[in-house]
Amino acid sequence: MEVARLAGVSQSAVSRAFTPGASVSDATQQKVRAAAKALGYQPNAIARSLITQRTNIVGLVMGDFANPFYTEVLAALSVELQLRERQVLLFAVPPGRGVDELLPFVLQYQVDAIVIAATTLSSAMGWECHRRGTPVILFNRMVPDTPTHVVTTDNFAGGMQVAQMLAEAGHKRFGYIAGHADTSTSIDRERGFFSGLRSHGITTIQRHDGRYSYRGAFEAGIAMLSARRRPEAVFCANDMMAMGFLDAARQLGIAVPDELSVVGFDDIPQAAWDAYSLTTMRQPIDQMVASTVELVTKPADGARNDRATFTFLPQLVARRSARLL
Amino acid sequence: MEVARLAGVSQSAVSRAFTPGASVSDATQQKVRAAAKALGYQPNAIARSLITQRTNIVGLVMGDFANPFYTEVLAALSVELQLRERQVLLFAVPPGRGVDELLPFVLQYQVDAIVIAATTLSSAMGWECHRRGTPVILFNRMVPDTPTHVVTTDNFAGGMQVAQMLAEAGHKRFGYIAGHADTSTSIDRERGFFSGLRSHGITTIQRHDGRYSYRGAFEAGIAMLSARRRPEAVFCANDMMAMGFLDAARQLGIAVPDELSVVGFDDIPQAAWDAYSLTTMRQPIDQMVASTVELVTKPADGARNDRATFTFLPQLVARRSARLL
DNA sequence: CTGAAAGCGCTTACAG
DNA sequence: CTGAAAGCGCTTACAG
Repeated sequence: MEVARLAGVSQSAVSRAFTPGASVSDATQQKVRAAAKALGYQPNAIARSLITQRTNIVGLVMGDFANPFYTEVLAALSVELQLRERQVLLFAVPPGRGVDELLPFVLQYQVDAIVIAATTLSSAMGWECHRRGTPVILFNRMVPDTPTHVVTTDNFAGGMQVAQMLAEAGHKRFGYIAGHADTSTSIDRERGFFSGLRSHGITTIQRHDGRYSYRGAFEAGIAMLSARRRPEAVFCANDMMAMGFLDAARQLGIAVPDELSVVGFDDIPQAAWDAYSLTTMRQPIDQMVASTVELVTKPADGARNDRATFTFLPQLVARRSARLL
Repeated sequence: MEVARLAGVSQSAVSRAFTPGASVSDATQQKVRAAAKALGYQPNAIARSLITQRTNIVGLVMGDFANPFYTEVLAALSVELQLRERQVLLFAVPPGRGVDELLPFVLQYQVDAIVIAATTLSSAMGWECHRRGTPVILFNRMVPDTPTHVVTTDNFAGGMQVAQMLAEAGHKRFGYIAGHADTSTSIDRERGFFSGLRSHGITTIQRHDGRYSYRGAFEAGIAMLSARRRPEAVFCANDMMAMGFLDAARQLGIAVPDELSVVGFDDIPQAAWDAYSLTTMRQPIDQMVASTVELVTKPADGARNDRATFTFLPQLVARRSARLL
């Protein structure tokens, strides 16, 4: 091409000059660099990937951009991947559509791996990716019987810990605000919470659906807290909902944490805001992202070890929204 | 390739079968589709783009993922672009690093266009993109003397409108919480605000830097509101900061809006939350995104009309944080 | 260390 | 409508 001619070398030479560790003499290296600079030349990553069979692109599928937890994951993942010379091809699941409709597009772009966060995929699609040799990493999701990697927080353990702390602090009446019924996060947190309470002899728990949204939880809160025997300790399946719930309590003039304890999950930045000062279970984003990056960047092993699972324990962040021991 | 052999046709035929509007007989079409399905074949978009010289990828560079306004833009832009069969290659500017270091990577991937949001680029880099024929769209940014498209809100007009409303409502002492000094958004909003106040004969305005963050504005709020003659109407350069400022007022026991009016900018979802009920200037995200999409998807015109500017007027969203007429 | 040649998986004139 | 051939911009054995 152009650069080769200007530098007076072969095309192979310029290729080698841009390949770290390739065998080129210093002289050639210099000539090529000079010519490249003069022409403003940069290797074409697309053409390169065609021959190397690696695009260095990872497909990232996201469903919920409204939850700061996931946008934080998105930011951290992008930065870490770039640091390792991987690019992120982003796919936003349109409202009302499924991930499965999107996957064919991401596969067309020959991504080296797919990370799915804030949404889930079907088992069939998981197998399709497996057949094509494209690793899939599920972030905070589980799809049974599907050959994917999983990076997740131990949601069950988190819910259980919340139950124990709240019960040990002497609360008597409990409530739970659920997220979407079809997400493993909400289901597992609920199971853990209920199970923890059960071990303290508590089996009656008020429960409302908050749809993983501020507004849904606000409405659930008004309903739950206006009832005759309202709960005095409530666990919300994520922070966004805990904030909606706290605002409902505020509107009803219920003092937090004196008359009501509220605990969330995630520890999004807003949880630390003064208006809420939310006690919550922190998901270790940095570690989760690091594991995801590791899974994405590790060379495809002949061993076909395609079901690695990384599970992290959430950590209590005690602020002022709950009365604990 | 595989599919061609199985279908018993030429490679050209399978290419045509996957090209809308190409001249193929129904019979061939059928055969190819069948073979493709049997083999799980999907055209390789990377190989295709090498020959067509269009990747259908747009590079999206984002700096600030902590501001919900920009993640909303990100989500909307991704969805709209996908609907038009464009993919988004996402670049997050690492903290402390500049956009310029990132651009070479995005150019290597031969993106059809670059959208820059929540951060800015140097004029030199703008010219480099121009030289390579890659259109650049600045979202809510301005870089003087650079050949880029611009999609922006009229920040000056917005600031001015806030000033007028606040002055007409009878407020006497004013404050401004600035964002980053090197962003055109903060500068223009400030200029508009000050200019609007000046036309009402007000020239003394208290001013603090909130660094476009909740915490920065919270601290600025404590300082500004603890002073002897504290302002009674404060304009914050964005909503995140207005929330920090409101929490500062709350902590100091200052009644809003009776003793203090606060106005933000953006209308992020959290502005509607009960704890804040923030009066703010709404940026018309949908229209801004639509214009961006138009710029990205319109065919490169021979006219080289490469400095289109779309400017939108922000719109008042009156809630309960400010006393207005 | 270096170059000529083949090939990655497509599309697109060009003939037929 | 259809196929053979060339070519997009690279990398990588293979000889030298």
